[in-house]
Amino acid sequence: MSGAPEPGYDPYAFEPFAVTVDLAVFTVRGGALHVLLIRRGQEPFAGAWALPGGFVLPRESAETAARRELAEETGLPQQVVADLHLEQLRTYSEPDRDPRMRVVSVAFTALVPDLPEPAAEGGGDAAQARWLPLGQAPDLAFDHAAILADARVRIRSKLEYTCLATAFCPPEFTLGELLAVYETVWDTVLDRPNFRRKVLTTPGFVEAVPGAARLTGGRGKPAALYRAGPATALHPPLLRPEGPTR
Amino acid sequence: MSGAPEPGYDPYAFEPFAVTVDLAVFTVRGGALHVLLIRRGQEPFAGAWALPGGFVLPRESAETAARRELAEETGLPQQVVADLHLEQLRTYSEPDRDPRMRVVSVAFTALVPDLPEPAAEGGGDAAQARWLPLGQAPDLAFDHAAILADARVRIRSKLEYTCLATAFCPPEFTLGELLAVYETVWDTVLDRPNFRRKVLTTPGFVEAVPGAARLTGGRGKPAALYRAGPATALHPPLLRPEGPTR
DNA sequence: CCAAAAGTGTTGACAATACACCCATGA
DNA sequence: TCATGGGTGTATTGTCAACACTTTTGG
Repeated sequence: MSGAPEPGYDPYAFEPFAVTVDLAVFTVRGGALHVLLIRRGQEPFAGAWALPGGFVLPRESAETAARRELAEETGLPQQVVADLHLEQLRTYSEPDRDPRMRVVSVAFTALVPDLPEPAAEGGGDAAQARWLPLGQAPDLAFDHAAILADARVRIRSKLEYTCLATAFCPPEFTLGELLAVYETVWDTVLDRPNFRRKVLTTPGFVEAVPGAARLTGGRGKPAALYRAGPATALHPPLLRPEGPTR
Repeated sequence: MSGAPEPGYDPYAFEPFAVTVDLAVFTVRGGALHVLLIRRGQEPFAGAWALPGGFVLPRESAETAARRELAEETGLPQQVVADLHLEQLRTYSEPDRDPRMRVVSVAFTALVPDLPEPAAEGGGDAAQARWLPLGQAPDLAFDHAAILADARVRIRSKLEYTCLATAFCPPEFTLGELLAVYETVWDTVLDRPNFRRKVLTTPGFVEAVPGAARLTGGRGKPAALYRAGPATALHPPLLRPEGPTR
């Protein structure tokens, strides 16, 4: 931004750029990683699935726009959207990525717990918003398939060296649920006792909830409940096995 | 980008956004981390130091624009700019970050070896480009101080789990030079024998150069020469000590 | 009683540290 | 011959993976 082409640079001299945001919002559901997609109602790519997102308004930052669009386009509860931890993935700026005009898009990722019956069919703008498993994701509009692939790579590696996995869990969760998050996202199997030790000995990763224990699916010993701790980084990291996936 | 406000969205309906790039280019010089800055020749912030960068042209991607601006504004050799490994840091989009108009900026980081007598005073556009040590960096224009701080955090952690440190070194380098990169960027002291083992036993981090050995500063045993290997990730990571800095 | 899931204990392989020591060179 | 930086060896320490085993629930 430092060197304007001309001293009296005219904002309208060039073909204008539009700036948009796109969101890759993930959740873990039934042993599979899901992403929140919407069905496009208009051209281009009418009828195709796409990542939620939209134009940044003149007085918004990209992050503000991301929250607004997420609330408008998907049926996610206001509280969820407001508290959401949004992380910039990267910005996509290839000249022809949108057939209409020059569009530069700032992509974000976010992780949410498995919501009771989420997003889908929210009122208003939410023409159609659905959680779809990554395995059977349809073709996506624009370059959204590439964005989604980048986002997936990012969150897989983020689980290694941050405490972000708790974002996939409800406010109170068992270590079994947390383990399932890792196994689902990494598509691997971890040793339960070792995982448990690693999580509990990392200061600030999780903290025990004073209240009583809870039963999981019914069977088995009731598990203790934990909350996400104050830590954000994971030092040393929790490395994923590099062997065969699952 | 999915949900245009109106079906027949008019590209000129809104106040246009300008899209720029900013570059945080680092090098290691004389035991200190340096960043490449330019002196602004025009308002706003005329006379202030700033990160190199500028407007993205209508048919450019952000990365293409970054290379072009870097070549134009600094005296960096064409070959260096062409081969440079550019990495997106993040995009800065606060509404008032530029007093002139709405400017969204895509920030990049890059690492280069200590060039003989670098950038400074290159011909043409390069009004004034200089390497300045991070310790005594002046106030920067716009929000560039924040961008620079973010970039510094990023490269410090990147050294832990990638092989990027070799980008600070010339094509052929000694392990002592590589060690100095880590010690400088992390502002810490590492155990030389252990560092050596770690680097050499990580497959693809560095590879020996068949030719003979070279003397370093004059004194001491001549060191063997190495090249950067094909690996990009560092598994397991090379963790920086968390103790007191240096 | 059995299956299933939570949770504890123990062991061995391996990796990282700390540090002693030798080598080759310039002055 | 001494200071300096390159390079090797080794003991200790700590961490992690593997796996046997106990505990507590539902059916």
